[in-house]
Amino acid sequence: MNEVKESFREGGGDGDGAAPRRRTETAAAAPAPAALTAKVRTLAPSMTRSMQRVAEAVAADPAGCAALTVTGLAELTGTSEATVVRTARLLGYPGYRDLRLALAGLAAQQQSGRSPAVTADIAVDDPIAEVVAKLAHDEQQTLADTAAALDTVQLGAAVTALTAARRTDIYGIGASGLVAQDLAQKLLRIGLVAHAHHDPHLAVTGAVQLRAGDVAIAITHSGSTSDVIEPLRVAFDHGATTIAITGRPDGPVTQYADHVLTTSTARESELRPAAMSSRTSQLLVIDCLFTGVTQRTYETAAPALAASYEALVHRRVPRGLR
Amino acid sequence: MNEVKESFREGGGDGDGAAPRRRTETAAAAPAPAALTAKVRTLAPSMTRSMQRVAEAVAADPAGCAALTVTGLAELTGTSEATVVRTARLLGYPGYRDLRLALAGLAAQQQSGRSPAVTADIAVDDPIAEVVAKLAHDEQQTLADTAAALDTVQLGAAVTALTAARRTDIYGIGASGLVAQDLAQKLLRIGLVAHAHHDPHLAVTGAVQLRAGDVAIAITHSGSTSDVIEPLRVAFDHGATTIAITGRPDGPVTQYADHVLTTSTARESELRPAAMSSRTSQLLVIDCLFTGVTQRTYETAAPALAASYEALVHRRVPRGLR
DNA sequence: CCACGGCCGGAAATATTTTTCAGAGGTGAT
DNA sequence: ATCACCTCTGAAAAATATTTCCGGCCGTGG
Repeated sequence: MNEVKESFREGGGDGDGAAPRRRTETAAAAPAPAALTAKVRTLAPSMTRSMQRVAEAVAADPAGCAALTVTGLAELTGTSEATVVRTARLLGYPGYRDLRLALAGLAAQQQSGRSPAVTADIAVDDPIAEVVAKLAHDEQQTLADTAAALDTVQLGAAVTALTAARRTDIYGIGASGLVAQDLAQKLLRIGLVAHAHHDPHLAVTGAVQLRAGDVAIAITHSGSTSDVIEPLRVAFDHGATTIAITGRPDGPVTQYADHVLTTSTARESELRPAAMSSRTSQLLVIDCLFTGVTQRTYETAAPALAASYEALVHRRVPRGLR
Repeated sequence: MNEVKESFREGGGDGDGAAPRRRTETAAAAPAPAALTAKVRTLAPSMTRSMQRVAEAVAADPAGCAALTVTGLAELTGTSEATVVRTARLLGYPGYRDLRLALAGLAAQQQSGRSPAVTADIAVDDPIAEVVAKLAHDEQQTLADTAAALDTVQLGAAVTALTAARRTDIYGIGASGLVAQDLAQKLLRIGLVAHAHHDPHLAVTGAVQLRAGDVAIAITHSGSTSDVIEPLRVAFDHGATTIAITGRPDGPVTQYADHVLTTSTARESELRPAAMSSRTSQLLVIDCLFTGVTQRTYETAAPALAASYEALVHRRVPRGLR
């Protein structure tokens, strides 16, 4: 963490011997960029006409001026380079170069300042850039909500059950089905026996095979998807440890769940179907499950992860090709 | 110079003699300052050792580097001025001068909006609550990075292509396969003809059927998954509009892509495989694609979405039961 | 009317950035 | 193992940008 403010001069280049003359090192008044506009006003009366023109231009459009070289700014204001440099000095910078840097900073701050629209709903005529910002913002919000609402005790219990399981069956349909597969893929990678069912009938026949110590996980946003509830019920009846990942902790699915992990429900709209944020939420939960299991079984999980990575590298196109 | 990809090999099949196809180049993608750190991570793998050192220094201490001249930064990183300039170019700036300006802006932003959330890596002995917090934070970061680095021009072009497509094929393997399926599911819901292939052979045979106006999308984090590149190449050669969603904009896959959408690459560790954050990033990108298409085809998409929602309600357990 | 003093811009001097170029080091093929 | 080739790298030249210097201009006061 070396955030130490360096002096402006870097002193590179000029040999050690000569050092003909060096500007005064003391940063007279290294002004915070934000204060620049005020400083211009304060100092304006003490400026000559030409310098005022320069200062005015700088205060009016920091971003624009930051893109200009001394020559450019001199031309723009109808003055000379020398005047521009003098103005920069008067404003407290060692030279124009440093003024320009400060200007860039100011511009960036102003830029970041105005983006209050991201909380609004996505409209049909939003420009594409705004859609990106809003979607990202919403998903971030969903993540924060989910993390805050997640019951770590339930999560810990679920991790424990998974770690000890002889075998794990996962049920999910539609969008939740992809989450189920993702979890299964991950668990397989660390050497656990996991399987995500997408066929409800086969899921039930698989559930019949489960017994005490095994784990069944149902993933359903609505909490009432019968195709998912049914296999979980069967697993429950056969003595398996059952886990429900759902947005409705009061839904039917929790009836057959030993542990319930709640996903958060963000607002939705026509342009933002529920599937979008529920998926984000569900994925965070399964990532937590996965990471928890990996921690507990680190001795075996780490080599397994490394091995699966290794195996995949060979499926890639050789590097040279381009 | 501009690293423009050379003209591509014409398809062996039906040499149509058309003008060589060119990927939409968003050439000097002047990146928003905030995206810089993410961009460094994304591009790091394609950098040479010396350039990596420079990029690392820049990402680690933007404020400090902004105070350095090209010579100073070269000395600091133990490289040469030429390398520094090359790095600046790779990061999307015309030269070091502009990188420095962006750095100053970034520093100013960091200064104002202080980010005290220490993002330590996940440790084996972290309590479960901390795992949840760190995972959520990391994914939020990934979303922010992705959104900041996403090229809206490419995105817009991709949306346009999708909107007009007679049919859309999507290729993805492993974790990316799930993302592919998610996109396909979504597009189907708004009435588009989309299909996510998981069998590479079938994907190729499907790609042969594509023609001008159709769209093929390849999703691969590494950018060099041959099982995914191959069908995209075939689609490309048959005249389909091709889109690559990848974390390596310099990877082989982009050779055959008309539009490239870059996903961000978060740092990874043993407890946090790359698959985790790349998936988050990919999902945001496809959500943006989907939302963009929905906007453009609102007249037909909205009723379709409502209808699919309706249809699913009947798959649920009756409310009374519990 | 002339001398004075500060402001101003042109141009030289200096610093910085960019480009060029050739050697170093590595890679893959034979 | 050797060789050809290709990329990376830094030194130095070339191009730009910045700073300094200097002398002219203009208003003011003697």
